[in-house]
Amino acid sequence: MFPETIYGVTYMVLAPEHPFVKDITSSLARSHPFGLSAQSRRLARLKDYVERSKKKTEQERIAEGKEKTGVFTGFYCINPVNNQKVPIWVADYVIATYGTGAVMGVPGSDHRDFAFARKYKLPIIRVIGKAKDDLSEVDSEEKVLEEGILVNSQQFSGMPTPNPARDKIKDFLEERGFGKRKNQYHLRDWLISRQRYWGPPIPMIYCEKCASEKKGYFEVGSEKRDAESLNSRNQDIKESKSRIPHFSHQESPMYGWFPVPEENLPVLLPDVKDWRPKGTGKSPLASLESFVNTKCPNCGGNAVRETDVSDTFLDSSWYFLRYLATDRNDIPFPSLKFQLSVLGSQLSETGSSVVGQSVTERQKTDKLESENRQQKTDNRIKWLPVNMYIGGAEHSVLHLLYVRFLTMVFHDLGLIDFDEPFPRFYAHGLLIKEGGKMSKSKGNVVVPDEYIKKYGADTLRTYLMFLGPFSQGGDFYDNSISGVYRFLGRVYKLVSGFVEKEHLQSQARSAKENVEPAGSQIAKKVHQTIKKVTNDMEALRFNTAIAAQMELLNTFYLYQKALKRTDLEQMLLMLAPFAPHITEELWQRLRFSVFSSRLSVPSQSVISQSVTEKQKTGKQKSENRQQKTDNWSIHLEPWPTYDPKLLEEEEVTVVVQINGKVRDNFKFQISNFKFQNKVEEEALKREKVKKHLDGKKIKRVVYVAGKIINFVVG
RNA sequence: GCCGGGGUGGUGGAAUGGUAGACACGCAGGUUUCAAAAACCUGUGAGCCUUAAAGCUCAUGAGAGUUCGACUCUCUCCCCCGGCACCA
Repeated sequence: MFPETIYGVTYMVLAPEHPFVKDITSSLARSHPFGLSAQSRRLARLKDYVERSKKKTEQERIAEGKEKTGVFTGFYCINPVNNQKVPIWVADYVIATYGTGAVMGVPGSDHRDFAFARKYKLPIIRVIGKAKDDLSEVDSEEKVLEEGILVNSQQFSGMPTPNPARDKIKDFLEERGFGKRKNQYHLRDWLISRQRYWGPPIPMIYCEKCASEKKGYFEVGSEKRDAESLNSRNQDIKESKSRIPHFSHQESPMYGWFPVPEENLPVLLPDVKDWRPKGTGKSPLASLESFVNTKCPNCGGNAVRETDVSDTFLDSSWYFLRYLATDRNDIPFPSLKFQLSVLGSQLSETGSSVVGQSVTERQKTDKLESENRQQKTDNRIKWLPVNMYIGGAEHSVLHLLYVRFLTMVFHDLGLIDFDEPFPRFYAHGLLIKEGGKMSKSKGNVVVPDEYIKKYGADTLRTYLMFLGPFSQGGDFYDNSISGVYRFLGRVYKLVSGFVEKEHLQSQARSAKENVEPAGSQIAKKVHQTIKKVTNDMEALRFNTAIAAQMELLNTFYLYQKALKRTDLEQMLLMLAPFAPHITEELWQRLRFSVFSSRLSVPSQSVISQSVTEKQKTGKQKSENRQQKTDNWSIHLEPWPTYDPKLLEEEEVTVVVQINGKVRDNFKFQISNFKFQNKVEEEALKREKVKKHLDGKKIKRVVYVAGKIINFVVG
């Protein structure tokens, strides 16, 4: 319970595994070795309860759900704030490894505690009321209040909770030395070892001899390590040692254990013929003697390796850092601490990919490259933290908890300068098949290969984005995939047709005269679409981004004769993220037709233009500079931009409502839409409007400029 | 139990408080074809009325509220999906 409720404590609960419980049982056993006294019966009950709890797995305990069980120990403790005697219970709803494993029970202000107190007839005190004089009895679940005004709490009575009461009471407890503020992270003990083959071996060595001499990494050579105490990592290890929980009855579990010396890292996963688990409870590596047997880093005698590998959860908790340095084997990820060595080694490398350049050019390039690299290295760190994590909702608890944990550890070690890996988490929807979550065991999975075979990868990819809002997922048994297939087919046909027509130049020009009005229609639609698609992409609204592009294509077909090359290029650029292959092909063909139809090498103009544009938009990546003539990928082009001037309409459609019901609409010159009187005049001329207003008195007119005029009549 | 996301045509889904149903699928009719597939064109929320055109009414899970106007905002309720570690 929260500290502000401390005056409402009527019992304490210990987890069955709590060390005090053992102390209590042995103390009871000592004082009552024989006999059938009440005390010894209690002892028997307590022992029985603890034994049964320990046999249950954590899962079972949780699965048993809301029904709380517990036993009284016969012992009491004193609540320091009011010197009240408080009974101590043992109950398995308290988790030993979380926090202290001991919890105060405040049945007046906690629903679970209330249920427990009711069941075992423990007293219930109201400490949070609706108002400062609310001393009503807490005799039903609904009367339990977790927030409100403190009552029955001595000098704190009358304070609102949670704050300021919580802080005031914390201060009070600290001043009196009753307790200390402490962050309690919601991370349970996390077992990272797995008895499997696939995974990174845990680089630890166990020496029987050293163990028998009670020596381990923490015991030997610590003087030496202390001498190097400037090394902050060893400092950290020393600190962590002090954090290993020591219960009075426990020996250090670490005798005989040593980490593999740094120069022998990494311990690689050995090749084996049979990697399947043996069912022995041990890792498959355990049966590989050449792997297992090694020398003790401490005494040099025979020793064995740890054969468990680490959990994939551990690896997946920092892979996003690794992505930024996949070209490097000497560092795990770009980091503040690694940065110096990164720069040094990179500058000494030479750019060997450039051929056929003059010496000066080459030198220039080299200089440019190393500058770029230097910049690239810096930027790599700047790229972090990740802007947005897109994942399933199921990631939002476990995976992200672990990632955040590791990130905070790296931050504390000074490796990175941020402690939250993903400032923004976006939960995408779940793709449903036949009304339920896909699972291999249910057999209701979508096999992409079948769809790729039938429709192609572009179609499947685009369809997945089109079938519903990204944040909500959708059901896959919809057949509209054929609509996307048709759409891409129509894109292909249109661009191919255009390219072919361009070959017959005369034909391409002949259509020119009647094309002007259609041309402006097209331009308007193109720019409206760019605007919409850009916004939609930013907001991850892929389904409507595609719908807008379908509309654009429909417009293109409508005014087919007036189409220009740039119209098609803009369309392909927008479509490229969805259908990367088909757009790439069509892009190349559009560019190729420039060459063949104009019979010159020029592209130069085209390309240099696109380079300037890139620089203008600032989107060009320095590493792309080389891609002059040999790389025309659409995927290296900048995203299209729209011209706001081209978005403007000459006319607006004004909707006429009468009492909020749509009755008519008419076009109005955009130059006049600001003048309500003109719009009103025009509206009142309309036959339909007259009819509906006939004989009624206009009480009010609401005009939303350029959109709606609403007559309120009596 | 707690947390999160939803509920709109026959279907998937669109709609900064301003013409509900964009864009697709499906279906119906047509063009093309020896025929079919493919492609293309037209229509398509429900109901009423009409020869037709037009028109009217009802519709966004249910019910209230705010507003000139509500799929959208507020409240109450129902249902569906997903997640969950009794975290004190």
